[in-house]
Amino acid sequence: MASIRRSPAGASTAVANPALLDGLNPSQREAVSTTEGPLLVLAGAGTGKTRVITTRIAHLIALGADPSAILAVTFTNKAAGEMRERVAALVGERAREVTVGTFHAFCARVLRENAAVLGLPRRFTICDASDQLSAVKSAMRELRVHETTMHPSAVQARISLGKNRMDTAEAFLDNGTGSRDQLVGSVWQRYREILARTRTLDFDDLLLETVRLLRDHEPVRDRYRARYRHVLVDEYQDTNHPQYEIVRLIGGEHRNVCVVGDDDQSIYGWRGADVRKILGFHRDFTGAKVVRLQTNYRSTRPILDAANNVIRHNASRHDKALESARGGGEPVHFVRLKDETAEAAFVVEQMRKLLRLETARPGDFAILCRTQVQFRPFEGELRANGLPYVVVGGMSFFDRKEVRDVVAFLKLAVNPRDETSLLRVINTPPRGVGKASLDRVLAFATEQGISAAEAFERAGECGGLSPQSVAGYQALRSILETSGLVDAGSDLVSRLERFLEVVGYREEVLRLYPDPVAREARWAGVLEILNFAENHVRRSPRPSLDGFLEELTLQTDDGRGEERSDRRADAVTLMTLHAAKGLEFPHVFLVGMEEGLLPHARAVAENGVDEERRLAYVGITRAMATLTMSFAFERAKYGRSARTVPSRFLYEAQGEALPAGWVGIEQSAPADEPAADAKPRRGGRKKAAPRARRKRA
DNA sequence: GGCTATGCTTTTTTT
DNA sequence: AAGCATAGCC
Repeated sequence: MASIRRSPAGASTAVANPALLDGLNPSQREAVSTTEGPLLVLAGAGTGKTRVITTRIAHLIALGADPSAILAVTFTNKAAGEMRERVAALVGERAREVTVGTFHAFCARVLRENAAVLGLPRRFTICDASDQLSAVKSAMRELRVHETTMHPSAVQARISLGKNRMDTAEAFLDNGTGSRDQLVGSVWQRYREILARTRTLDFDDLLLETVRLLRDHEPVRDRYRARYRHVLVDEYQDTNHPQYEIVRLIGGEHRNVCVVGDDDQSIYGWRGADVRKILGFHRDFTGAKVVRLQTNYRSTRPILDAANNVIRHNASRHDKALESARGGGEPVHFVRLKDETAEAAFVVEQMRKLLRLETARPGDFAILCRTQVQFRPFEGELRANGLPYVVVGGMSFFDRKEVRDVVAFLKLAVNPRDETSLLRVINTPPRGVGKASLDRVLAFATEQGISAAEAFERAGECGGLSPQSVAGYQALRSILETSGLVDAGSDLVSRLERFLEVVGYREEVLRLYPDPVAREARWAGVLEILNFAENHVRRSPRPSLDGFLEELTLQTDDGRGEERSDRRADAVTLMTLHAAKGLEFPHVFLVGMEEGLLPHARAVAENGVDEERRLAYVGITRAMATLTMSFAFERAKYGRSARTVPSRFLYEAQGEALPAGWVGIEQSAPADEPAADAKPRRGGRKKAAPRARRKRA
């Protein structure tokens, strides 16, 4: 493609569509018009990041780049959707040729295209975090590790984190210090076997296998390098090691790599994201140009003052500060309430005040919480006052039992060896497969190193199975095979409907939920899946059960199409801080500003306070016009109420020193120790908790 | 095998 | 407070 003349900031580089650069400030313009070579855009909150990325893509195309040579990866489906939309608004039809997607979706596609090269099965299932947990439990069961030894979710977290750091099970076994690492290592190995024999990849594998593909297979690598001449990465501060490798493998040669992000908004370290990637970009890509976007168009000055005040307490970061393009405004409100109920009442009362004055609509408000358990009192209060609200990042649609059931059926139809799914629905509706038989089958499967499905198939050798359980398995199998679910050809939605009919899921829902309200709600979940299927058929060029399933699995976030944004349009938004990143609201309530909650005790114990501070920073910078930070004097936890300590971030936000004698969350025991003595201790000066005692069964 | 009652634990965040 | 696992009963 034509090389592009470097020109001083501000000068338009080409004839094509100069209007693209209009209305950009000098830094934004520089970012957009730097079209070749490595580029790091440090985009503070509210500085027009998305605009810069989308304009840059449009600009590339305007200058003659082939849209299909552009790869833009994002972190969430929502961001991908938004990017696609906005690029389309700028360049029209040709936007469709640009590859836009999340890392995971992109990798899934690459792996399907190259399954053979890697020796992966043609059809593999993708398992999400909760399937992953089931598989870890299976692994532990097979190894006869009791769940009280180490919590399965803790094992799963360690395995996943290990993968994200590109560690291996063997490294854990060899270099691990202590019995926990040994345990994780061996569970990990067994877990890997389970996934292999059930032809399953977890989320982390999608990335890792892609790295392996691109690293070890030169022709494939060259193909992708040749194809994608421009690589853009959004939210680069959230990049983990495998993602970084993928970027380097595809873009490291031509070096047309543009990464955009904000180290101050790195909040996924717990999941393997590595801030050092953005801190060291200029070292990884020598000669990289760095552009800082610091003019904030979102918030008033008092809000930005609070944000800057908080974040400057973090030591290791790219130096920068937000400047307000909006200027003055209301001071930040700091409020102390009696307890979480009072806090909810206060927040809703404030909202109603503004609503009465008609200076705001419900959609202008957001309540931001550190954890989901904090939602409850707010939901109650909002409902009591008749205010419409949406919960984002709560229990996902895909976590609902009926949805998981249906998805399990589908996965099983596509991949008979998918053990997690089989175990989930083998007896749904009840078909005589009880625990005893299941235990036998699983023991046999373990012993033979085969999947549970294969063990069922070889029931004769297994022994000790009740006849009805074998019959039950076969009944399910035959329904899956004969219902026409996997037949291509006829339309997907009616195949699904027919399948649900034949398998008797409707009656099962009716049976399980005698209460008509619950019944309706559950069945609505099933209908929603059919809805999704319809959408898939409509949108996808080549609709298929496989494709639909993949979409369902990778679509674990809340992004659920137009319907939800309509609802959000005029409803109060209740969400976690993590879910809030990238959004903005005129009026923000940052609630539960207490030591232990924000900063969260457990997070601090694991990774220190910096990431919690960034979380606070993210919360503060969501606010456009008003920001209220509140905390409760006492708060119920596990049912019991206890005194709280105001968050250090409250002091920082006001530029104050911590008061004399202030005691924050104390250093607690290493997070992966069982919290045997979780009793709140008085006078938090003691350093180490007594060695956790192990529960005996 | 299936269902209910009881007792115990507790995941922070999500692709 | 609530969900989940286990035990125990039909």
